[in-house]
Amino acid sequence: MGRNAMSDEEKEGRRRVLLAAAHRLYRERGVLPPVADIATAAGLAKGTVYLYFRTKEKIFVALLEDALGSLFARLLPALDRLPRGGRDTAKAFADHYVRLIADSADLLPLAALANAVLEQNLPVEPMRRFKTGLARALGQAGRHLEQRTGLAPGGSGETLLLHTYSLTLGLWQALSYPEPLRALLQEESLRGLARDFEPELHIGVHRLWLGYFAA
Amino acid sequence: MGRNAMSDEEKEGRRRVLLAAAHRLYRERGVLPPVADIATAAGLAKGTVYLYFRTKEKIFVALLEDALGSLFARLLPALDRLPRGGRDTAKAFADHYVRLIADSADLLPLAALANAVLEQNLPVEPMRRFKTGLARALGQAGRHLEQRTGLAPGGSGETLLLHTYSLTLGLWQALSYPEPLRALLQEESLRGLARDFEPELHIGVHRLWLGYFAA
Amino acid sequence: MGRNAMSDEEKEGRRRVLLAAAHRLYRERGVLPPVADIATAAGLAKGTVYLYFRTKEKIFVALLEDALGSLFARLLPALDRLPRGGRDTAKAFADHYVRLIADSADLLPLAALANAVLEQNLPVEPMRRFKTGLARALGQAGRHLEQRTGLAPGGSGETLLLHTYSLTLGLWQALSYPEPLRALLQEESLRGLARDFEPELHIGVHRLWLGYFAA
Amino acid sequence: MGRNAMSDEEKEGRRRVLLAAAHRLYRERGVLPPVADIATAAGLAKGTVYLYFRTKEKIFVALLEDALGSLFARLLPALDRLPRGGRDTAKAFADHYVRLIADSADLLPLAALANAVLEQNLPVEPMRRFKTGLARALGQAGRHLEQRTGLAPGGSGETLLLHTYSLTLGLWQALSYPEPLRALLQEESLRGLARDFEPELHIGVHRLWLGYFAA
DNA sequence: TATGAATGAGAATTCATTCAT
DNA sequence: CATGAATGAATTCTCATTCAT
Repeated sequence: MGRNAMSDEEKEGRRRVLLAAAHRLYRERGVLPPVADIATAAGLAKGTVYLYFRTKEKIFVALLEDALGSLFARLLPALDRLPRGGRDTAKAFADHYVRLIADSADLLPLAALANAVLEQNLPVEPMRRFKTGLARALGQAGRHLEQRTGLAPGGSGETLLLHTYSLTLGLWQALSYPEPLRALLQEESLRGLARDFEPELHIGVHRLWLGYFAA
Repeated sequence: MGRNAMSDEEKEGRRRVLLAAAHRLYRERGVLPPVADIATAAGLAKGTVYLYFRTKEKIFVALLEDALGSLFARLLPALDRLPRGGRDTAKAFADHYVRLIADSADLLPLAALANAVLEQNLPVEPMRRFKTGLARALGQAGRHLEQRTGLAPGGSGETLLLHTYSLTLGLWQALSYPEPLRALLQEESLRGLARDFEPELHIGVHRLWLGYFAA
Repeated sequence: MGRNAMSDEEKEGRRRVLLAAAHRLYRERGVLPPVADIATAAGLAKGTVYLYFRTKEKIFVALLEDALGSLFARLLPALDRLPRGGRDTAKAFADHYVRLIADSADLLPLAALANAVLEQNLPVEPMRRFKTGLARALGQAGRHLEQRTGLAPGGSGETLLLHTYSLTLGLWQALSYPEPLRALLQEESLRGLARDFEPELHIGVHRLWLGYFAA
Repeated sequence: MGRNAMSDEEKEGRRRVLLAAAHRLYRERGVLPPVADIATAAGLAKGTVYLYFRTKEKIFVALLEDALGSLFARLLPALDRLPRGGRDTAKAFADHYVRLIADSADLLPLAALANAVLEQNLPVEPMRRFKTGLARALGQAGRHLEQRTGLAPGGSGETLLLHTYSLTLGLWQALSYPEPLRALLQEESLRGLARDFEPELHIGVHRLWLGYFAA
């Protein structure tokens, strides 16, 4: 670990190390970990974290940005490979999308936390960057979707994707249970809520898309 | 009833006073208020709160329970008045549902907080009660829906309602912005995300139901 | 240590215990001690301090207030016993005043810190109270002085006392040395600054008053 | 002079650049700025600052030294132009001195900070240098004063100047208010303390000198 | 000499919860 | 039942200083 000037790549590397540490701890604990813990987990000192992220919230936004970014990166090619016709499209998308989401394990818990975390101590600037990126990605993906499937009018591709994402997020929240609650799901009286997220997501997204292509 | 023992009604009254205070403070501040503030707002002492709710999380669960309960109470009659045919059903439900949601202003922020709050310090028992109640209400409403509209097979009414709720929750989270972020929504680059919740919800729910009835 | 309601006197007692602890630590270390240390020294927990002083600065202001208050309390009777004639007055006051100051050991270090401490994190409200009290005490003392000695015109008593206090404070700062510097004062080259505060104060105040009564 | 070694002038130049930066930032913010900021403002790296000042306190002492040095540099000629007679001397000096002080804007805030700053982390060696210089300047100025005005006995010139400086410093502290407190000065109850520093200083110094020359 | 990345001690404050009266 | 004083764990962020290059 040199003490002198770092190239941009090295800096970016450190950033990623910190993000990875935060990410791991978050996964393990289900709560945004204290900065001190992130530092330790990354093999660095507390103060060092603040050389890379000026506030704790920025770490969170960066995490979210990463997760959403990689979802979109994989979504675009998927959209471009969709069949044209209505019913097939819905089915094909649902199939692919559920796999995509299953692979982006951390996106949803993170996104679900966003409101709660950011209500408390909002980092406006990074948040703008994040939302801008999201808006652009959504618009772009919407256009891909429209071109490929002929969905009309203009803008409905974006809308459909926003609703798809919303359904995903909401479903995840409704069906995700903290560990100590899982056991309860066996009980007869809770059957109605003991559903697996992925099949459920498949059904919902499928139906939602059917609705859009039927309309 | 003697002077010493408190009747159940009195107890329940106190409970409701506390809940109302918590509710109001939450609405005003957008954050779960400290227990001390709830006590003061209810005209009680801090310690007294703990005679009615053993932890702060229980207050939160009770709040959520109330909000969801009243949503369901109004949902049932609405379902019973739905038209039979497919396309009409979707439209009629969406119309009514959006109004219902608009009237249940606090449900969504509260529900959106649930994951974050409960991950931290979970009160298993009250949570079980809550989830059980929810499961029952959902099942009941699902059956009403199926009977009224002929939606089949059995269980799909419940599923549809769950997905409808999920879409609502997700959409709310995607489109709700903490005050300081609102200003940014004017910017051109954020247009795609500057949508009004209610019309958007109407479109989404309408399409989702169309999908279910078309399937 | 009871856990239930405390009378106002008991509360005031606790406040004084905390103040005394802060006072002692400050004297020992020459620096405003951390809140944690004050708490420990007072036999209380950290959080308890905040039940009595909402911020650390308020502790400081309270300390200062006490010190100045007790100075004025003793100043007033002294002024009332002053001889009428000019030259005598100056001498008599200087004699008495120096003794007074010598007895108010903590006032000066505290007052000397005020600017530095308060520039950083100002508690406006308690500061207003403090300054208001000071202004009143000064005015009252000024009037006593004028009545007793015939000093004119109106207001010059207050002015003289303000200047006296200023000279005291400035002199203390010029002549007070942190421990590790004391040794150096023996050196020949520092003779000019190796003066004892009290005699020096006597000379200065005496001359200042002479100037006022001569004018 | 080769490319490697830095000449003394170059070194001294760097030192002055750093001091000027610290000075400016201090004036702008009213607080001793962090070393990192001083470095940036001087166009240097943080580490570099430590090649010129071993601790932050040394920067502070150097600043103070400068300010006092330039005050004395202008005081000496002023003393040499003083009239001989008693009453006139006091008046003439007060006139001149107040202007001098008004022009040395930074001396007083800096000096007022000295006790607080130096109590914490004292740099003995530079402090000795500073105090020695001050003692010499004071002695020299005192002799000038005595020679010019005939003030006796020997040493009283030095004393008078020390007291004059003390009065100045104390008065400044008593009458200087951090920005957020300024507003309060309008209030009736604070009138007694809402005095302008310069006229007040003039009165005080005038009287003090009268006292010395009358004695 | 100069750099600037890394360090980590340090401090203030909040707040859920307990429990003696 | 009700009170409210006391607790102390928990957490963020700052900044002087060091030192490998």
